[in-house]
Amino acid sequence: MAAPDQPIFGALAESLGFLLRLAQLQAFDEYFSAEGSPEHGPGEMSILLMIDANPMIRQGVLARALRIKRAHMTKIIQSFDRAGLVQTSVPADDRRSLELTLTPAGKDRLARVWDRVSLNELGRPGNLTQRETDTLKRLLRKYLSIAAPAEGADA
Amino acid sequence: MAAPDQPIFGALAESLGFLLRLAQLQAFDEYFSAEGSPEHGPGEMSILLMIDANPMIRQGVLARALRIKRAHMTKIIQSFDRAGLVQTSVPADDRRSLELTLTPAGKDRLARVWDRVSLNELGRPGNLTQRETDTLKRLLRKYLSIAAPAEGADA
DNA sequence: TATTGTTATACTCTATAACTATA
DNA sequence: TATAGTTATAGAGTATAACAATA
Repeated sequence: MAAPDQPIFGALAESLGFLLRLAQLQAFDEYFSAEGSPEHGPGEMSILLMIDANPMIRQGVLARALRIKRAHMTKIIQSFDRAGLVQTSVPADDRRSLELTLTPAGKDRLARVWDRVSLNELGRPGNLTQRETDTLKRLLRKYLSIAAPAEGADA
Repeated sequence: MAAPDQPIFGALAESLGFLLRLAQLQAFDEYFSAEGSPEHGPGEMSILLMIDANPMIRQGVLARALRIKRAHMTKIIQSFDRAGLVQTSVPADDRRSLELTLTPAGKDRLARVWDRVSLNELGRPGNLTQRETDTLKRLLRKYLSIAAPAEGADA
């Protein structure tokens, strides 16, 4: 049983968790392939996208939705705030909370980075046909209990 | 446009990369939910599983297959070696390389941890039916260019 | 009492480059 | 020259606990 250069994946190939792990790594390899070092990593990108889609979102809601720990979220939001990308406000009905909204500069930054990223990604969904890609996304949304995007929504 | 507790995912819901990212986070949440702190994280688990399925696998082949950087792989393998979980050997045909094989202790460790993990995972594939789960895994394997496991293979 | 955000700490993982020994 | 593994370093991400303000 000499080791081939293409190893056998064995139990990994039947494990949803590990398939998702490997697929995610491959996706982000392809994602940021062209660019050297992108301005924002996947975590920060997802935060900007969520604030854009949900103005005045509360920091805790955001953290739960993206499965980012509150302590980590604080540091990221503070850096966004220092960079002038987000505007924060304290809601009157709960003065412990923080509401987050993108500034015009934040929207610009997002548009610029996301445009580059989404073009990369949409260009090549691995080895899948368009139909398979759609099915894959649909099943992932169902797995995550995430609603399908609106008709005609931008990717 | 007040922020609801269930935010809108917007562009994220159409991005394969971000769906994979969120799904992976959810999968490992469910994975290691019952246990407090598992003995091995996802990265280390995947390495043990791959060595188990590919005795005498070379360290570099392993690193490429799992998309783990060589420098990081070195540290993990060294810790496995110190813990007596893997046995290393230098192949005659290329004395730069390292061949890795699980020791009996390594196999025991893997069996014990994996059994707990795979039971957790197989118990609940999110909100998907069995058929949807199978389709999802099949599409992920195709996306990754990974061969389907052998018939009747253990999960 | 519980929750929101914060601070601090530690650990894992990643990214990079330089080094060695082999090829 | 190129490759396999190593070493060292820095940074990103994560996990945890304790704390202040507020509910």
